[in-house]
Amino acid sequence: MPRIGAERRAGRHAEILAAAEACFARLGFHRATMRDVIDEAGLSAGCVYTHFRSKREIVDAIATDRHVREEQAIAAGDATGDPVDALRAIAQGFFADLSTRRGIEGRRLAVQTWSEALLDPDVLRLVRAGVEKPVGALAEIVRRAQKEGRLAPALDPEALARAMVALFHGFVLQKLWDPRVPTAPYTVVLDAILDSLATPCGAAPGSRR
Amino acid sequence: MPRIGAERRAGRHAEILAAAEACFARLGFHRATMRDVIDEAGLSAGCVYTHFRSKREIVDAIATDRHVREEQAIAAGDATGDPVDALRAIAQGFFADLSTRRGIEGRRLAVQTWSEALLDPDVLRLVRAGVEKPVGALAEIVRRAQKEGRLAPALDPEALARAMVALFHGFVLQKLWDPRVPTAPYTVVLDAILDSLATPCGAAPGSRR
Amino acid sequence: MPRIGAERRAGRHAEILAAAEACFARLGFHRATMRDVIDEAGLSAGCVYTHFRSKREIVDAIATDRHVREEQAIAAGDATGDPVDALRAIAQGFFADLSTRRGIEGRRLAVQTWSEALLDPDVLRLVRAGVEKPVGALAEIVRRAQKEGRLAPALDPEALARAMVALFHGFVLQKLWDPRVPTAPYTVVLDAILDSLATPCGAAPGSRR
Amino acid sequence: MPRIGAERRAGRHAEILAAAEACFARLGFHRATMRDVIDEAGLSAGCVYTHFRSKREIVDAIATDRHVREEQAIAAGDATGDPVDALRAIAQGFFADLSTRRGIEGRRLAVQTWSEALLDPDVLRLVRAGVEKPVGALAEIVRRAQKEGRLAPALDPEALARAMVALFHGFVLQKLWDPRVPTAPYTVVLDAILDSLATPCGAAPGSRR
DNA sequence: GATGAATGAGCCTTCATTCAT
DNA sequence: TATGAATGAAGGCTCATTCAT
Repeated sequence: MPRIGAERRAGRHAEILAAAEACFARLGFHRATMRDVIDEAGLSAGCVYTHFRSKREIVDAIATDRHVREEQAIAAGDATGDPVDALRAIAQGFFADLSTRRGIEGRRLAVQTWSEALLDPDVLRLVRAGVEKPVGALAEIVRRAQKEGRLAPALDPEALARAMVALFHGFVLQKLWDPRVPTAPYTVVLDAILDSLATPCGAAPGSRR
Repeated sequence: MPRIGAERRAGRHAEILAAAEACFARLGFHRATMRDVIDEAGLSAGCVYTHFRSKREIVDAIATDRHVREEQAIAAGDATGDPVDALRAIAQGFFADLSTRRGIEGRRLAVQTWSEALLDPDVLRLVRAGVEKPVGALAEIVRRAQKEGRLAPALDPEALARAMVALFHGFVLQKLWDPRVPTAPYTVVLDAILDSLATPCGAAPGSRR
Repeated sequence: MPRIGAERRAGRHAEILAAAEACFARLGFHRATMRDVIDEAGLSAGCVYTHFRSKREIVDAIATDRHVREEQAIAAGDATGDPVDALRAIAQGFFADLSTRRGIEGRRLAVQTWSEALLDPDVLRLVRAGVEKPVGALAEIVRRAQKEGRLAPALDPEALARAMVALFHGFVLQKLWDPRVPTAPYTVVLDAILDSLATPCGAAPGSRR
Repeated sequence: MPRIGAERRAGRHAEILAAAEACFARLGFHRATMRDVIDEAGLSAGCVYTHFRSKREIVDAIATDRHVREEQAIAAGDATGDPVDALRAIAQGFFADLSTRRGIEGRRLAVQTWSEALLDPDVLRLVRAGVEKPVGALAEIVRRAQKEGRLAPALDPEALARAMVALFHGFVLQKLWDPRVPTAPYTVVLDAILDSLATPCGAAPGSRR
């Protein structure tokens, strides 16, 4: 059996994907040519085409990849303690990540994907899945919070979850458009929102932490 | 004498822009070819190129256009009454617009612009301007609300403004990815946030309106 | 009868030709566009096309023009005195003209014509005519000089004439390629040649080798 | 390993250049389209463009080529014997070449270059270099001839050299405009000139005027 | 006649993809 | 499998020319 071959094959596969990711992030899906990807990977055209049937297939592979990672990011915060704290932790984790150079730069590709989703059904499917998963997870936490009486029961859990994701997405855009936008005050606002939403409004709103 | 000429010229200009907008929204800036635009406009290549020097120039013209409209949309809500009501009105106006087919479809192009901004400095400038303006306006209202004691003075006005804009942008994305996402519960959430933020937390939060 | 119309028509004709000449000299026949010519003439496209059926026709008209002027330049030197002096006068007149800024710059177009003649039978005909005429005139003078015993009878008059014209053409090229090439020493050389050719020099001039 | 590749590459390079040369000679730089060149080479567009970045680059390559060959043609005659004989040999070699069908036809392209030089600084540089070299070589021989007392010392060596080159160029034009122009009598004239210039002629050669 | 907006064939070039070695 | 030369279908853009006003 081509045991070593399989490994090497997987290695090449990942190499190409990494190269493509770099090119796509830098130049966009459309501006980046297969030549760019091939050169970045340090391979030959033919070699790349034995791993991926087309440029399209690479784009799809990357979009899939991305959505997997996104899920993990949210899942990571899915603690089992106090649900409001969990939400806060997720939000803070998110903003902390975006404050990193790596964190924000790594989203360039995601934004490409977002707009590509409007033009390409396959990418759309991937992006949708990448949104539904976190939304579902967050909604689940909200639901738990409501059951525990930590959040107003009148709020639609999914809507709140979607609002959080929208806020994240919107902030990714702003941060990418202008890296100088500060993260800190932003976190404060989000915290305040969670606070005021969580407080039955009798307890001191600032008593968190 | 050049009166009719100038009018006709402007008319063609607008026609071409409209055609291009349609094509770009449908196919994206990159997939849409000049042929597409030309055919959509029902003109000849040469004619189009007497109005715009290049495809690029058309893209820029559209991006500029879009940012002008965006400004107007926000400015429209800039009432002079109660600041918190003003914010609520702006938000509701926004979501109401997005609930329209025209409203949401009209943003496809905007999203293209958002990701293009990451790849093209010219577009970036336009998009930035299109964000700064509304952010500034909203921040101003927030500041007024704080002065009038309607909003917690600890919140960074600009951060809150940015959060609102981020929410808007994020929701545009979600709605475009899946038109079935309902608008109503979303509005409720936003309202709740504004409510809880506005209420010094002693008055009944639900007593608005 | 459209008497005034005819005059105006001729005026326009000349204007267009002048504009075209300027453009062609500056940009070459191929690089110069009808737009260039039209703008330079300060007219409209339609107007120019009522005077000339095509760009081609303008090129031809200019080439014809040019060959007429060339003939005149040589004819001017066609004195009736001493034939060798006549040749010398013609040569000196030629070089004197080329030393002028106007003289040399005015030949740019001619050079265009020279190479265009290799690609376009119509232009070729014109250029040929523009060469045969001066060659004939010069040969005639040489013949007269030989009859008067001023020039070696063994020389082919036409060949000598062609040599002179070749020298002229070649010098136009050199001067146009590099305006710094001095004219004076060049004239001296030509003079020396005519001198030595004219002097019977004791030995028979044809007795070489 | 890249041995064969390099050879093949060079071969293609030459093939394309040859095809382009043929097209340019036949149609001129401007009339000849890349399609013409591509078809003449029997290749595909893409292939040609892996060897040359643009049409322009091909033109430049050809112009460079040409000037190299021109240098060699002159250098070939640069014997070390009697300088006047050397000059005569060079001239005769030149005319002999022009009498060949290959010789004259091969200059069509050169003439294109001559007029293109007036419109394109890059080509101008090449053409200038292609003239300066032979002029320098010829002037050197003339200088030697003067030192050996074979040529009148009053003549400017460079001017004489330029005159010879001008004569060559001018003759190329005439021969190309009309292949029937005989070469022989022309050679006779040139010989006569060199003769009479070389002969001290009893009287001092500088005693004219 | 004059105008200049409009035409559309065609040019140069790119780039995803293939295939002989 | 890996290579990279070769392919060829477009794509963006130009420009000589026409024609309704």
